[in-house]
Amino acid sequence: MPARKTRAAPAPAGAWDWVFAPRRRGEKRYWLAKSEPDVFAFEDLWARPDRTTPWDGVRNFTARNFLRDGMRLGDQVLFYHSNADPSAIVGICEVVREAYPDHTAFDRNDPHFDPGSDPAAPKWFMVDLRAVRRLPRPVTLPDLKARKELAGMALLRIGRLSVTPVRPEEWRVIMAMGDR
DNA sequence: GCCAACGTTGGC
DNA sequence: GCCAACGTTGGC
Repeated sequence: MPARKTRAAPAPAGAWDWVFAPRRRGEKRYWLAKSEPDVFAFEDLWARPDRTTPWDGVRNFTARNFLRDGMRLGDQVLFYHSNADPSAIVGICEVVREAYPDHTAFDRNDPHFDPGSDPAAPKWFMVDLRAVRRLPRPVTLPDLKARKELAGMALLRIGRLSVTPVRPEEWRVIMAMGDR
């Protein structure tokens, strides 16, 4: 019998419904946003005026839906360095402006130009994120993988997405790891 | 509508 | 640098 590679079962349909469920009054939700530090590091965000940046260039429908339909003002966002040594959650941001059209999609000279996005019917969106604080101890990808409480984390399940949801329980575990 | 080819992401 | 995991594209 040939060795068969085991693979985590794909997330069932509706697995991320909770992300879009109605909120209790004042409920805050949690997210993770990825960036390659060579391109845009947490330190770069920290150096921006008001420590704020538009989170542009998201060109994946699932990530867009999380960003456009899920993220709300005041939500907390883990800032993750991907393709880094080590890849790690290094800081915390918050959503300071909810989704609005990503104008870089309209710009022929922008690397994220998408002729399929029309200003009259924008296809891609962005939010504004403001850096809140650096994590005292970055939480690396191996750290995350080592915690069984985090096995269901979207980052580990659908890791390519630039924006993923984080459950409150996952947020608490990660804060206990890095925010001290 | 199917599916092969191709491109991207990002861990390793 | 390699490759797994997908998403997208386009021929049919």
